[in-house]
Amino acid sequence: MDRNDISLAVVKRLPRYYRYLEELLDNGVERISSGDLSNRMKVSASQIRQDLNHFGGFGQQGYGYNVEYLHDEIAKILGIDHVHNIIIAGSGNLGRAIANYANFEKRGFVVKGMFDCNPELIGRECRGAKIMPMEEMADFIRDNNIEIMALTIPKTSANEVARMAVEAGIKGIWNFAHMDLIVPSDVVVENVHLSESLMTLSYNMNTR
Amino acid sequence: MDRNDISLAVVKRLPRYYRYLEELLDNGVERISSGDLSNRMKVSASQIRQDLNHFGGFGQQGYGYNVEYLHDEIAKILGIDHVHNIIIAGSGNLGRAIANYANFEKRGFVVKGMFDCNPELIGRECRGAKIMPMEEMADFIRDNNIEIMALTIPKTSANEVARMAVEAGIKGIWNFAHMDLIVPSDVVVENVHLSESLMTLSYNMNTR
DNA sequence: TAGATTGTTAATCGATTAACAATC
DNA sequence: TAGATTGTTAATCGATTAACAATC
Repeated sequence: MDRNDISLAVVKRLPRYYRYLEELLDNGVERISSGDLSNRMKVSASQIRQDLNHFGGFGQQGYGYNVEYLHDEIAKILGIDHVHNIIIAGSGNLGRAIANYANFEKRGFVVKGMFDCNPELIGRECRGAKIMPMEEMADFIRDNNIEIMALTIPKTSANEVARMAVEAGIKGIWNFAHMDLIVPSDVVVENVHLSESLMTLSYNMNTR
Repeated sequence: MDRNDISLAVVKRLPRYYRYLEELLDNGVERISSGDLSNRMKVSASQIRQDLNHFGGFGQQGYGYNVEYLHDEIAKILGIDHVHNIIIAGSGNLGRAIANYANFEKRGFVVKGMFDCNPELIGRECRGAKIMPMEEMADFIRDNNIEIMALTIPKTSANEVARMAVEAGIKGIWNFAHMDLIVPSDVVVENVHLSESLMTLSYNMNTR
């Protein structure tokens, strides 16, 4: 099966598998069966095996899965076995929260620079990344081999900044603006729509 | 159909419908057909009609949907037609970003208080909400009719704080900690796993 | 009335689960 | 070898799309 044919549902589960395997690894667990993992994760063993077999046979009959091997293979599938250079467009609380989150760096996502329109913020530092004026962003992307932009600015200018970044060569946008970005089809957008998430919470509280 | 039987897929689309209707409303659009909305949102007209009819018939043959009416009905379905009192456990950058986000208040989510373990933060204010010591949280929940807790603390103490909040009467948890919380079945948890979202972005960049 | 568009049923498509042969 | 557990096929279940009668 071609990688591009794998359903979003399967892909969305991979990071969760990765998280559980990391935890097992930290606890010194060497091997695990799909049945055992199923109990911990509250998903069916069948689904775990089915999901993994989209990408190859990582287990062994009668044994199960080697935790470290499977962990590393999923890292490769997710593309987190190598470094990704990131910039953050928008250096408000949310942008700074992302910059300060150490775990991303552990996974190979390195924040190389931050940008903002507010002159008061220019020059400050966040975990080693300097805050620069928005006008310098395009050149920075080109000069520093930046692949990913986290977009944490208000929606009014989100599409404009996205267009600028795409022109400068950005390949992926982690979008926190409350809107659907318009980008060329070869640019990947991952949305984090916090207000929609909060409304889902509200719905479920309303309904149960 | 019972509300509880409506699939997660449908529910997750409701806030996005709401967002588009709000935009139409702001632009003074009075009526819209499923076909027209379909073009804007890039989902099928059939799906829009099917989704909405889980909750009732909001349209009119030959006319379409009245934007304001549908907007308000979806607000009711989502439970955002009334105020929800929120607290934020964890007053780091992420907690403060949430507190400062004005749009949540517009939707009826009012931050009544913030909490942290760090003595340096105690007493500060964020948009009118005071930062208090974590030990005072349980009493605050009881005394101020708090329904929702945003959880923006490291995963090491996330479950402990969650347990405490649930005991004090919290009904919904907006969980930003990178773990699966253990709570009674009548407490609703909505997860925002940022690192998983970032890995999904990486996967898609790796694959396309 | 004629045209437009919904609400709803039926058909299709895809994802999950069950079952079991393969094999370590 | 016997037991365990995978990889994979087949069966089931659910979600999406298509079609069209109802009706504004």
